[in-house]
Amino acid sequence: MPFSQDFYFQPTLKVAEQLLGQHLVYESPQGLLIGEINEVESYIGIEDPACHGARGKDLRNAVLFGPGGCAYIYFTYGMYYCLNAVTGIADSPSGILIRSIIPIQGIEVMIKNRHKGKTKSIPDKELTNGPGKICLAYRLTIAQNGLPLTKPPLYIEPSGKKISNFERTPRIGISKAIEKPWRFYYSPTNSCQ
DNA sequence: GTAGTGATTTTCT
DNA sequence: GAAAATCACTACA
Repeated sequence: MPFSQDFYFQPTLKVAEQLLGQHLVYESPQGLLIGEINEVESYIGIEDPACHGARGKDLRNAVLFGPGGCAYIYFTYGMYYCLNAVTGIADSPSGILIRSIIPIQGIEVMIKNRHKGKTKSIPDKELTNGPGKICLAYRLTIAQNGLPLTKPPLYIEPSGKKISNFERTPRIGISKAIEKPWRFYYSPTNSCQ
């Protein structure tokens, strides 16, 4: 069972914290894709200068101004898409950027999608460890913008895991409000970073 | 291993 | 015209 829409009506930071360890599921035409979310960033309303919604509603961020529970996918840097989970009620432009996941199912498909146009092979660990990479691996584009995250084909569901040992750090890749510790991250298993 | 930079296009000023 | 919630490749230590 995916999370219901009520889940996304909680305060954004609370949702972000609870998304850690859950499963991002996409029933793609290529097969079932599942990944465990291990890194997110919160973007909260018009008071957050780094949030796309801070400068008012426009064509690009319209979904962010909708009610929680939808996927906000936007195009950036001319080449990449990023996936967000919209939170809060309508007209409150808050959302959570899914920065990194751990591939669980459909890894073959992800590898195939990620290797398009590339010559070098990509280590499993780097398949989906960045917002642009997730969308490449899942083949998410502007075409999926605005899809509900509460039912197939694209949804987030509980994994049964509870993450307690996570870190809070400043957000990455932005130039405003860089002091806000609204990035949540945990180390998947053993190793590094 | 770390640091620097080009790719590429949409949207806003 | 400039900047953007990025990525991957190259150069150099």
